[in-house]
Amino acid sequence: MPVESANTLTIGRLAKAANIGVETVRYYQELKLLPVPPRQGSYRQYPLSLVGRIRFIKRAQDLGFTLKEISSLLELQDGTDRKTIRSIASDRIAQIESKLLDLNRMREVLNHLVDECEHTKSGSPCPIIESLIADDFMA
Amino acid sequence: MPVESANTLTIGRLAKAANIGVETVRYYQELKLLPVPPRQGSYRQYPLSLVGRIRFIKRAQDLGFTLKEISSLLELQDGTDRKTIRSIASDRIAQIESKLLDLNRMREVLNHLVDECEHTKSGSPCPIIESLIADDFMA
DNA sequence: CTAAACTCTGTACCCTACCCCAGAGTCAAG
DNA sequence: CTTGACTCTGGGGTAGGGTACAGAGTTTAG
Repeated sequence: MPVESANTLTIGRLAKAANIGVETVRYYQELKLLPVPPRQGSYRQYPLSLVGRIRFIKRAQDLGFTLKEISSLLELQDGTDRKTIRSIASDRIAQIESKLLDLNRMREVLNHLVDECEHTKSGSPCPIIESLIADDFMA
Repeated sequence: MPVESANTLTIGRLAKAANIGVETVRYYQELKLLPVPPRQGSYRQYPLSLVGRIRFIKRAQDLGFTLKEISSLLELQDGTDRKTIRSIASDRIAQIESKLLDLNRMREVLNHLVDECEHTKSGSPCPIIESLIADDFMA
């Protein structure tokens, strides 16, 4: 008689609590981002702590990490080898910094173009379009 | 007798000139990013101007526009509707800025964690891992 | 007790931005 | 005039991140 205990959830409730679909939970299990918990009766019982784990995954995703990258962070859960853990974390930091540079560059270029577009005559072609056509743009 | 005229190219030469694959040219045609020029004989003849158009696409991609967004930009190529063009560019800037904020936050969190990991006892669990497990991490 | 709502497994499909292949026809250099 | 490089159409596959559905079994609320 598999009853949902105080600190476990069925897959549907877990999904709802974490604001994702049931299928997504299963997909994450395939990718080993989430454990496949044991059954209590015929249905599996998911520990409440997985809600937090899913939120982490979602936040990391929002920040541009791929599921594969997230998986490498999650794999360190045994947590003993601090040096390795730090080195992976440092890699992520470096990655983030490089992305920050890219995005800043993009933003500057676009800001400049919008600005120019606003301050030049409207009879002439828009500088945003012009710059995309020009051969030497962002060379 | 389909001969390549002074200002047209075969698809292969166009692709080469624009530094993309023949298949990519065809893909862009499907997406209406490039026209399907008429045949002269049995092969299609691509105007030289398409080289510039492809470069436009590639540069816009570098700025993080999707092909769909680029297609909407190309529709504005006459460049007269500056307001629409600016609004597309501004949307992109806003997108970029929100991503910049997120990434900065993530970087700070990770930096902090690496720092803590270095300065706490190595018998205890690594704070980086701890934080991944915690429900309130990066809340 | 029954019917709705859920779970299980497995497969199949969506999008994006491509890449690769086959087979048939065509073109151009040597 | 042959042969190798190209073009055409049409199909398939890739990775990444999912969503949808089918059919069978299970649970739970009324």
